[in-house]
Amino acid sequence: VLTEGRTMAVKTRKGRPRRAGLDAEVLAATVDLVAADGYAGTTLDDVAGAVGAAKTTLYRRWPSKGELAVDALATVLGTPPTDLPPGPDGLRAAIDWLVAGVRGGGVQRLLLGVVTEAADNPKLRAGLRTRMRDPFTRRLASDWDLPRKDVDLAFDVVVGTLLHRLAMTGRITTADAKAVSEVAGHLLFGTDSMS
Amino acid sequence: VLTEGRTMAVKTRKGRPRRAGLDAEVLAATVDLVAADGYAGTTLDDVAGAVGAAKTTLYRRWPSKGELAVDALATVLGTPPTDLPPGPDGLRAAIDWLVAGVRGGGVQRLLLGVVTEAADNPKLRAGLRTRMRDPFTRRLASDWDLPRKDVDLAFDVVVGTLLHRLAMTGRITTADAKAVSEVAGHLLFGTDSMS
Amino acid sequence: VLTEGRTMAVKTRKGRPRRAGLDAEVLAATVDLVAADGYAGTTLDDVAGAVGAAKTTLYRRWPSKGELAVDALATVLGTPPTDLPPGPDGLRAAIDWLVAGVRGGGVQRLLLGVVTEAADNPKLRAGLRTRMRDPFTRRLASDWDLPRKDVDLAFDVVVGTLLHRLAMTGRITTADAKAVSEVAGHLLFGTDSMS
Amino acid sequence: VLTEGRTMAVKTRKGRPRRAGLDAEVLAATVDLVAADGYAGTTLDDVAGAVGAAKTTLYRRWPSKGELAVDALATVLGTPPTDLPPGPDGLRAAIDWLVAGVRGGGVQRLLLGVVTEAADNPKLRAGLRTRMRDPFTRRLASDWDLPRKDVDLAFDVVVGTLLHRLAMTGRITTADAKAVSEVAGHLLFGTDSMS
DNA sequence: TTCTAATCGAGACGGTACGTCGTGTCTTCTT
DNA sequence: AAGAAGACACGACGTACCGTCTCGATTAGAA
Repeated sequence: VLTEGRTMAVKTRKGRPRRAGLDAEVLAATVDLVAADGYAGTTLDDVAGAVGAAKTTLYRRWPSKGELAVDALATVLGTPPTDLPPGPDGLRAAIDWLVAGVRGGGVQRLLLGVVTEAADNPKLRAGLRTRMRDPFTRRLASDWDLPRKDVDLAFDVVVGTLLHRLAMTGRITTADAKAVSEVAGHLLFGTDSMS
Repeated sequence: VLTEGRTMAVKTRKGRPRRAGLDAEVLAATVDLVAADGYAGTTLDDVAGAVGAAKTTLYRRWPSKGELAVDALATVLGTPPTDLPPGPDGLRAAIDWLVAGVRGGGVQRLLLGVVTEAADNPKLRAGLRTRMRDPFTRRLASDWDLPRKDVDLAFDVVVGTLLHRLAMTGRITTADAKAVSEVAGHLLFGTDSMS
Repeated sequence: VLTEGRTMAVKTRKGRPRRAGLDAEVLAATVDLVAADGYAGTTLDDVAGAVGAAKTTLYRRWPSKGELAVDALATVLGTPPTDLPPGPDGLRAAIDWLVAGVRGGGVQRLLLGVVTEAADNPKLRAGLRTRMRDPFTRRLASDWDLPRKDVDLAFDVVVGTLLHRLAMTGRITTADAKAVSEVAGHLLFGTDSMS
Repeated sequence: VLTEGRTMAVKTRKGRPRRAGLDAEVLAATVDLVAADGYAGTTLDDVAGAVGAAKTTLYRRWPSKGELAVDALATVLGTPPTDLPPGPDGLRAAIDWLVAGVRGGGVQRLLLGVVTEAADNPKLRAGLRTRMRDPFTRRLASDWDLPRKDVDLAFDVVVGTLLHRLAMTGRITTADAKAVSEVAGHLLFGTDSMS
């Protein structure tokens, strides 16, 4: 399930074209509704209703609620920024982008729901890796010449810790964000380069 | 919801006594079934059937699936070891106990399920803190004179990161465990005391 | 699926007893709703709503819409009258009871729907025979000493012809009823005994 | 909806001409597929696929599944034979033609499906009368000087009874056919002219 | 030759019903 | 009082079919 493949599809396809922009509308609605009602509390009928589509239309594009959620997640966390300055500042900014992404706009509950389903579903796991973590890891590994293994770990530490804190306290505070950011910094800079 | 409080209830009550040891059986069955079928894939009917009890009996003892799961979790992760040696070795051992606990015997999927529900359920959040994290934090904070805040963070890093890795790859490897253990060590020892 | 078996069930059953009288309510609602909206136009949700039950409750008692419909039909056509006078007059009355039953109170559309499903469903066929035609045939065959084969034919002629006329003209007139009744009479009396 | 009117449409029209012979192919495929899978079990997508056409093409030619089915039915039952001998033998042959038509080549399930829809759909009812029953009735009424009302009744008895027997037993046997044929004979010959 | 228009294959779409599953509540009899 | 048993209300899931729609591509007669 590749968003690019879907939205950028060669224009010369047979049959009635898919409703333009519907994918993006659905993904946005998914993020919003899950932010408001939680992952389990969000129905595909709700999503369909929110965008004026039929449930069957959603099922034609995504094989399950989980796959849709992964896609929705990728719209928020799948594209790390490209305009990062070189050196330590850029690296810090990259980490903070991830931290802010997890905290921001109701991504938390969506992420939590997807992560839980992924544990039981290999396809979702692959989706999460490919669409969410890999882009981040690739960017950092290449731009700062870091071992991918280390960046993967930093990613999992950041996302995992923040989610767990959410589950423990109900919210992710600025202090939480700062602390996690520092832990990730240590991992990527080495033990001596953080203030 | 305290297991002790429940099972040790005033002995001299009217009526039929509660089936002895049922609590423990149920909690064990919960851990086993969730390990096998996942959290969502485990029904309360399944659990009831596994211990030869009726679903209503479970609901008399636990108000919801989530609370039962928290209780089951506490049987595995709620009691940090008491025979830890003083000094850094004991601290490392404490961390490794937690890491091993999360990895071991199918706790992973149970933990993931509970964590997800907890995000939307204050009562479960409180249960997780009280029954799982607080015992760990209290022990470490008092025995090694550490700020509770730091131990909480270490706890969340360990558990959160391992769970997230589970969601990413489907399993938690020995290498994962070692890496996470080291990160937690850094947090509690300071940047200079880990090899 | 035996109504008797269900409603007259031995009182000493375990568990919460089934809602008393619900079967009858459901069957009556089914007859009424199908009369109003047609067989295809009647949803099990509609039926459930009409009696204040949940759809799942209906599915616990009947395995499918078709089986429910057969049961509903049997409440109307499954019990030929017992107080028929002996001799030709009683036989005529029996036929007219059947004719009136098919015509009456919206049974037509229900019957038509069931008959159609039965053609593709052996279980429904058996149900129709056992619950609807057999009681009629048994009664007439024994009371008037007729070959069952002949009564079966008369039954099929009456019901089939009336339904087909319904499909042709949209309604079953009194004249239709009279004509069909006479045809059936011929079959059972022999060619010479009808005026 | 007249097949002739459609296929023989004014030859001199602009635009791309309709695919020649498609109507006949579709009707044949409809008969075959319904014979195999039943009326409800046959999708318009199935029919379209069977003849290598698009569903939209079918909907351009027939306004609904029911209308298509009526048309398909008319290809089988809409044209009583013209070479019938005069006198009772011809009449008997006409009846047997109808009986054989209903029994033959999977017409049964198609007929049953159409009849059911017709009960709720005036247009289909008119179609059935015009395209199926009227030709039969007209022929018999004129050739043997019978009241149309009587022939209509005979028609309904034959078709209705056979269909109902199908719904009761799953098949129409030779004995069924013979019995129904005799009943219809009685109706048209009078009570004394059948052996 | 170019224009115009009906038809075709293809497939997406809105809507609606189906039958299934799981949670948490309830009602009964039994211990 | 507690338990076993099972019915119950509720609500979401994912599937199937109908009939409609919107494309690009044909294929003719008309201009």
